[in-house]
Amino acid sequence: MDFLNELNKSQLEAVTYTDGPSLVIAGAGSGKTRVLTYKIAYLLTQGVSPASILALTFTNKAAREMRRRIGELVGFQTSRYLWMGTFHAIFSRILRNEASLIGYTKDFTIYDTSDSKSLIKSIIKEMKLDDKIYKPGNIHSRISSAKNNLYTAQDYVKNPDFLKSDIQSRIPRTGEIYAIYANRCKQANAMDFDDLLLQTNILFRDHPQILAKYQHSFAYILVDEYQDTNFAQYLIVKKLAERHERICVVGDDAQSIYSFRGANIDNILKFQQTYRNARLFKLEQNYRSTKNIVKAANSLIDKNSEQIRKNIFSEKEEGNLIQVTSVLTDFEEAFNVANSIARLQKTENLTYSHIAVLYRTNSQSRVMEEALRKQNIPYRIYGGLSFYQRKEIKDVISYFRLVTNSNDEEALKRVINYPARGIGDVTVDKLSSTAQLHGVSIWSVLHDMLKYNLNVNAGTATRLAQFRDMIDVFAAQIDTLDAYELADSIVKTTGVIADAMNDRSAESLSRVDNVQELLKAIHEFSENKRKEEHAETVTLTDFLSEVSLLTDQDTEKDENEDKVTLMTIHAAKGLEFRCVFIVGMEEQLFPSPYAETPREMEEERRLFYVAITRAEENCFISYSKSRFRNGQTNFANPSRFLKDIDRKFLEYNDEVSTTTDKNAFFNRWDDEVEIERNRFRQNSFRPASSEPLKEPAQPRKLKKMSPSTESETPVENTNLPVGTFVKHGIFGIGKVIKTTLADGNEKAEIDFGEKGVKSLLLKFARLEILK
DNA sequence: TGTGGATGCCTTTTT
DNA sequence: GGCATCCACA
Repeated sequence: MDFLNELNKSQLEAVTYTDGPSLVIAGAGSGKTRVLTYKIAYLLTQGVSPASILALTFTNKAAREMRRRIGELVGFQTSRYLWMGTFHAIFSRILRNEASLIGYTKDFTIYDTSDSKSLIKSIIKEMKLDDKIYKPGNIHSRISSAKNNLYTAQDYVKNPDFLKSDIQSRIPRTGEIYAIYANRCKQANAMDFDDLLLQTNILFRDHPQILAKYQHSFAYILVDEYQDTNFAQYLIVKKLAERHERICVVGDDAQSIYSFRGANIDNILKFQQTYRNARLFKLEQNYRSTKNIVKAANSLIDKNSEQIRKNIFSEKEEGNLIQVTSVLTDFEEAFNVANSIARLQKTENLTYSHIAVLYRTNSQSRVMEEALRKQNIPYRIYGGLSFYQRKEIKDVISYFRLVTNSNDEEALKRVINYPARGIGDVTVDKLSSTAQLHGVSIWSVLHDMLKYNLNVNAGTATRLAQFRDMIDVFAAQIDTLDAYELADSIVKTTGVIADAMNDRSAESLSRVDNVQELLKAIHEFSENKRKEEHAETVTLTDFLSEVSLLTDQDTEKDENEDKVTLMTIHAAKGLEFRCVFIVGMEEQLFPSPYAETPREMEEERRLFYVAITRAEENCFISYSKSRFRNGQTNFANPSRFLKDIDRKFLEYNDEVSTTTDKNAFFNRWDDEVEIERNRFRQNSFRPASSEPLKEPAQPRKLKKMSPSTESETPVENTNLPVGTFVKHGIFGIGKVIKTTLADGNEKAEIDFGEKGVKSLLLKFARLEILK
């Protein structure tokens, strides 16, 4: 047990306390993973059987990494028997084992979010509701959050609160949709992501002997990132831990940033109320960052009221102050960052992979990419379309799904006419409504078209039968043929990518590549499983049961290349970089305008906390006066969160353009923007170093009016009659007193009160009309 | 049954 | 501005 020497006092205490429930509050960079892995290793060396340890994480990556590290400590022959994985992976495994008890078969499909939405959309259509009002995405998130809080469809329709809220939102029939959705999932032998947790709860609730079995078998339960658990997860863990009460949860309330996915920070805040005899361990030494960064982050998070107080400290050097830079435009911000990266990389003994650029929203990546490309700085961008979301991959996998589970309605709808085989929407609708009428799956209808009186012409019937028979041939081989061979045969026979194969365009080539990649992955999966588990045949069903729970982070390949990392702050949680740039530190962006309640605002602040604490040595923050977003230029003030950091940890840079490639930069700008730049300068609209954050009396957001292009008849006349009140970026609120036409340009005289009467060209002035 | 032009919409997303 | 989606048309 030499490895215990590597722990500090509080880590050691947390690791060796195994008699009852414990809560480990692990500050950023405090060695959380180390505590978890060592604790499990410690249990194993104490003679606890690996199969009686359940360790739950939120990502496959975290689980894999932890298993690997435990394996290094105690041997891989031991670590492989641990029940270690994501909530979803572990409980889908248990649900497959017990499927028959809850009306499923063990090869049930897992619907991903787009399957769920598409099914909901069909239901809305079938109910003859307007999908502009009943937006599938919105309905899905309501259902999802109901499930996360363990309300079944029956609970939902019975609950007057839901109905009241749905009526208020003008979608009173949401409950009905939920009920139908649940039925259809069941009929399709499919579970969505939320079902994996909901159905587990139902299983445990309705089958006490099953619960008892798992309670008995899991002598120790450990949960990582406990601050991100939702109610469904909380209850599963609580139920499972009831017998032994040997549960250890690890997390950091200050890093709870997933409430929008149902995570409930109360789970961690109130852990000690749930488990009265729980021990609390606080890991407060930060091994990652310099003193300055840690203190700055502390001073920020201190402004939150809901938290477990802790004293995070660093023993590393004082380090550099956090650099805060203000710029005029988002382009300039991006070029500044690119320049700084180039400089750091040359002078500071940093490689690109030590550097990350973090932002609040994915859309901010574009301008950043552009700047990095111009400077020839290699980067890797996270987020965006995942491998498994790509059309060609979804198509191929849908065939696999249909072969494995022919009741999978979403898969069937996706491939029944892809590639085109003369089965159109009309036919699919007939199939679907016939199936609904008889309460069976579409597949059942296909198998007995006569019995169900499917009203199609002979040609269509033949084509349907051909499709059905093709799938049946594959299905007959599902248990005997190797996953890769069957997959390969499906891809070839169905011709899913035949059109791409015949096409030489870059897009088609990449589609073919992606499918090859998928086949390769199946091959590897099958080989590995054969080797590791001495399985005789690895079937496509085996592969599918894992693949639906995989994400892009599990398929990252170029991790070792020297590139700058670009990602959202959410995606950066758990990572660390010597140097971190946080861009777009502006009101209306960060905090997100969607954060309305104090609780949501605190979550945004935690998100900023997460961003800062990613940095080991250097942290650069920037904000821009203007930003091009959603097709228009918006003006913004510095983020309120900057004021939450103690001034003494920051250094403000009053940056004017440091852009080297001025031409490239200005080419992006038309006269209009030039004028705005000058206005800013004239108005000294820059934070002086002494008073960096004095907010200018300026409206937060200004919507540009549609620019009047030459050919168009100006509409401003109708929009801007005399007497209209408008808002201007610099002058504030004013009243239109006169409109004229000069050289074909609309001009308005506007009285801005104290600021005087201004004559503005509407083409240039960004005015917001106040109603 | 496939395409194109108009329309609408935009946060974060470990599973 | 960019993307997905939808309806109108050939």
